[in-house]
Amino acid sequence: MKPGVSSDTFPPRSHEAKRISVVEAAASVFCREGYAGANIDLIAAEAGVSRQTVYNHHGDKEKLFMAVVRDLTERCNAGIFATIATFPDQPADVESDLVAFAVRMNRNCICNRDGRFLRKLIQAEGERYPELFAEWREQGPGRTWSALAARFARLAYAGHLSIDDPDVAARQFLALVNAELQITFMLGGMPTEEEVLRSATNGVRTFLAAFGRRKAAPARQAALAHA
Amino acid sequence: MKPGVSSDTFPPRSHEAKRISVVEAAASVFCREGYAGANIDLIAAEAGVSRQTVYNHHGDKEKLFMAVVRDLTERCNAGIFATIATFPDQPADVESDLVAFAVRMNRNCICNRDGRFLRKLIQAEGERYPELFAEWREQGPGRTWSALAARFARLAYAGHLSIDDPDVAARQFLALVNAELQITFMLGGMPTEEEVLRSATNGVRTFLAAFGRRKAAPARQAALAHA
DNA sequence: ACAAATTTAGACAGGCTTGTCCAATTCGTC
DNA sequence: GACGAATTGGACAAGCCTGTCTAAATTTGT
Repeated sequence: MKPGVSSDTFPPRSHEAKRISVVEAAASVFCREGYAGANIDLIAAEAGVSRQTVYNHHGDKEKLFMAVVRDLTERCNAGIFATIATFPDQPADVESDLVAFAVRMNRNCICNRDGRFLRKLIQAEGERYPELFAEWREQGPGRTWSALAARFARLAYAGHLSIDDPDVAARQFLALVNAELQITFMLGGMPTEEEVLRSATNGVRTFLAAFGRRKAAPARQAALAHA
Repeated sequence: MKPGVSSDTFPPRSHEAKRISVVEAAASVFCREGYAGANIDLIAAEAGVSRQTVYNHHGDKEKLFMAVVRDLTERCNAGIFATIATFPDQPADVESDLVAFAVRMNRNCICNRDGRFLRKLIQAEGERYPELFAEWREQGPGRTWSALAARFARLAYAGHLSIDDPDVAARQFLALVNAELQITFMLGGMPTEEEVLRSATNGVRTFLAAFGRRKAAPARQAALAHA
């Protein structure tokens, strides 16, 4: 704002780049070591900046932690909404389209770096910062579950599913397609592509056995309905 | 061993009592504060003993942590197996019996003190102690899931369910009956009795919609089969 | 009641961490 | 090329924590 009104935004350039670098390194270290075990020197080293720069940008450890959680929440939410936008509203084949959707959701939102980090921070430090995580809860699961439920309701209304309570169905869908990944998630690991696919396939099959419309010849019906 | 061979076991009496008291206080503090943030003085105070006593019993912080995890793992496993033993092998009414079983499982094993503590420690510190948590994984989920799958297989063999892969069904059963408690678990909270019941009811209904035998008049058939 | 073991409170050194300060240096912009 | 802002490295005090040690007090078993 002060230095000059020339190129792009007010801070020169690498100022913001370093800020991001610090937040990312901090996310990694906070997750690995926990809040108390996280060491500012280590964060600075991992970000490739000096310790003083960390303090210049974020004030103190607690403010840095808050910035990390806000950043992760924002990016994860964006990813989840972007993925929900790819929900199959007019499925050619309900099963394979839902499996593909579940795999996308896992890959882009739950198993990726941001998703794993945010989950771990919430689990580990959620009780210590009630307002911060209440905010996450409202803007995250609160809104994304509603959005997903709306998509399932539409699918049911179009006759592809038979659902009583779309909110319950949405939560159960997520629970089912992740059923076989629980342990891996618990230990902070990253499931293989094959594990994700298998869990999604098994989950969607059960989901459709419970909520799918009965159909005499599935493949033919689907083909006719769409072609 | 040395002092006398008289009353019960070698350490007098409150020796062992204090040991247990320390482990329990340690579990609580490790969960609240994380491994790095846990303070031996605080653990000692919460256990009602002096700091030196903690060191006398457990050597150092890391050994104490291991003792805590071993203790929790053991008690949780015992609870889970005891609860699996109450699985309804000859259900009067499949739905209500499975709901009751799911509620028991949640109340006695997953939502209770030990269950919440163990889960949080695994999530937070699992990556730091690979062998310790590999041991938990083998003796915990590895064996309990098999045991539960065997019970579902028996239920299917007896004609109450229609299941392809009992292992998958067991995992999905657990995922479904906990589907609505995920957020609460994530934040380390304790769901109310009513929340547990509702999640279990919704989960079992979906589970039976997917795996239940079709039945024309459910109530009558169940009554006939049993009475 | 006595003797042995355990527990306690407190002090203590050593190490690590946070957060601040400052002079020297680098970087981006004009 | 020169100016100003940002960055760096290092030193620094203050605080906290672990783990050890000691002498006194308490408990336990006989």
